[in-house]
Amino acid sequence: MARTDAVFRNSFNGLIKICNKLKVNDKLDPESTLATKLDVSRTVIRSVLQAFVKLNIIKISGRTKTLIRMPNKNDLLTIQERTISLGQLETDFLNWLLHFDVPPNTILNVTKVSKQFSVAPHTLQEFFSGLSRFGLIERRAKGGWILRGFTKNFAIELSDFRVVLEINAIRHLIKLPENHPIWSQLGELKNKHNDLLRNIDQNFHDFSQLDELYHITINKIVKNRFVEEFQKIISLIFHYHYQWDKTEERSRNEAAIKEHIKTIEALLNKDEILAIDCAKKHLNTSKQTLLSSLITHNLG
Amino acid sequence: MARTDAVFRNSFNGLIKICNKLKVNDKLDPESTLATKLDVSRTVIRSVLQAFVKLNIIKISGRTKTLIRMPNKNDLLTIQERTISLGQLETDFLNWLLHFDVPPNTILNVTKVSKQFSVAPHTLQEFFSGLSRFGLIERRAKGGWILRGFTKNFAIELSDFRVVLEINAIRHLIKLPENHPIWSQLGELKNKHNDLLRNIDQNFHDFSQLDELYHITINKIVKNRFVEEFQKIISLIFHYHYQWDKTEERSRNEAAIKEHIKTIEALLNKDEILAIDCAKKHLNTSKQTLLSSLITHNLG
DNA sequence: TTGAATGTTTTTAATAATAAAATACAATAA
DNA sequence: TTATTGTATTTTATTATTAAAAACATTCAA
Repeated sequence: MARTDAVFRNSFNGLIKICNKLKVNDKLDPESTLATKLDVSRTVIRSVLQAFVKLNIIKISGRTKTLIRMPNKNDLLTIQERTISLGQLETDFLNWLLHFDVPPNTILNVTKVSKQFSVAPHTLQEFFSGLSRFGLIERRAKGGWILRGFTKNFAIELSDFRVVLEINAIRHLIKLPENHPIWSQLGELKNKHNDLLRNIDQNFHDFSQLDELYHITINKIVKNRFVEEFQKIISLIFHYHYQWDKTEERSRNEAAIKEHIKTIEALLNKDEILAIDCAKKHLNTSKQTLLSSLITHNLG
Repeated sequence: MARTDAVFRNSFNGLIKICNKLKVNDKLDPESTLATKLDVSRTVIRSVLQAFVKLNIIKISGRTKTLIRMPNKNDLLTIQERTISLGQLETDFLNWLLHFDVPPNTILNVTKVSKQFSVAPHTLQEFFSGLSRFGLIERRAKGGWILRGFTKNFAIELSDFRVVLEINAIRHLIKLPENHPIWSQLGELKNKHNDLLRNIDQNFHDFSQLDELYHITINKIVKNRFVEEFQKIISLIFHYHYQWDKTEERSRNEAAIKEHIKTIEALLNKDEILAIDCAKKHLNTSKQTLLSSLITHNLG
């Protein structure tokens, strides 16, 4: 079999659902209507209808399709759920890279990796091609792919780029009018930081999540597809490392919270110079954490 | 045939070249050495050697491979040159999009487009997947790809992003030490601008090239893989449009040259505020030109 | 004996072939 | 006419296949 008949099976079960809303002797909609309803081509609908005729669920004469018996559970076709979304693949793959300390210059075997993540080889190829735009992996001359990141240079360049994007976001943010929702959001964010700071001894683990929220709040101000694409990757990598590097976690997080609060206060006071200064300081701390965690894991 | 035997054919001709450096009765290098020399696997070398035996070019006995006749031109295998590089594909494809005013939301037919650019369908798929990271094209739910850009929003977001990157480059540039080559390069660049300005009536067409040089000179200061990836796309699109939009070209170019000169002078004086101001003004002009040329071509 | 070289087998990736689905076009009946 | 169905064509997703790479085993010469 060349293509899977997943679309057929889904449509088959979909038509059963539609029939279940009817009574025996009711007439079915025309092919094109059914096709639109199930968001597939008429070709598929026609195959499904033929299958229904064979199962004596419907009777076709001319242009009238009559339901002659209610379909039941036994009529349903089984569907193997093994297609994960491209977004999920991205998360899973990056998590795998980071979690298992896959070293740089590892040759990635498309066949094996595609099995591991239960996707078709060509889906993975497509995905790899996308990632290669970020310099994380590269095509090899003799075929296949090679993992380039996370090297020290990758981390440095990623951090630097992050600074560029986030400082830009801050410049935009500070110019927003008084009635923009961002200001109340920042107030709330500040409260959350203070709350965590009060219970830092018990809850210092929660900082990872708060850090992500902090950066998202600031960066979402810039509505730009290019920026957003990068933020996805940046956020994933930094967020993962925060969870990962456990050395001096408590004191590290406490310091970071204070940096956040300073930045938020500067933003609320619309002090651009100070806000940028504070943000840069925090981003630099973050960069050092990322670098040191790479060294701890013998990467880079 | 599943895979092409292009590697075999290239290695075959490669080995002929190697043999031509020998004399009759000379011995050939071991398989593994030949494999390294031609940068292919031993498997290929072995097939080529077998082919050479059949053609009575060499004689193999045990581990000695003796040249028994000089190979000639007739022995060479023909190689069909129709593989273009991935970089070339990128340039060709974007040029096609821009040159033929391919409208947004066009459904791209992988089979047809791959023939048009004479690449394998899966190569194109891979390439499309990469481009989709920039939001230029998208995967369709029912299969295939759809062209999203160049819409007005795409152009606006691209321009805005360009500003972020270039202003960042300027901030870095201005901090460079006196002995850095950039300062003499900027001096030269300024002279080129003045030269063109003196002969603007005759040579205003040459500005397109000068504009590209100007932006490259500034942006190359930032050594960052993410920035560089974007600059490739940005440069292609803006540069193309400059060549394209012929309305008021002379006066438009003259104004742009003056903006360039002002920026360069500010940079040479290390006046950061002024340089950023001038650069922003120029980038905004550039953005407006891009937008108006989109409207002229009924895109967006 | 040892290690470089060759022989053999297994694995992997690129492409052609193929079946499913989408689309386009033609015919028909209400 | 126009909505609907029938038929043909195009296109995509996946499988099967072949070339090439890589791994492993063996042999031979120093």
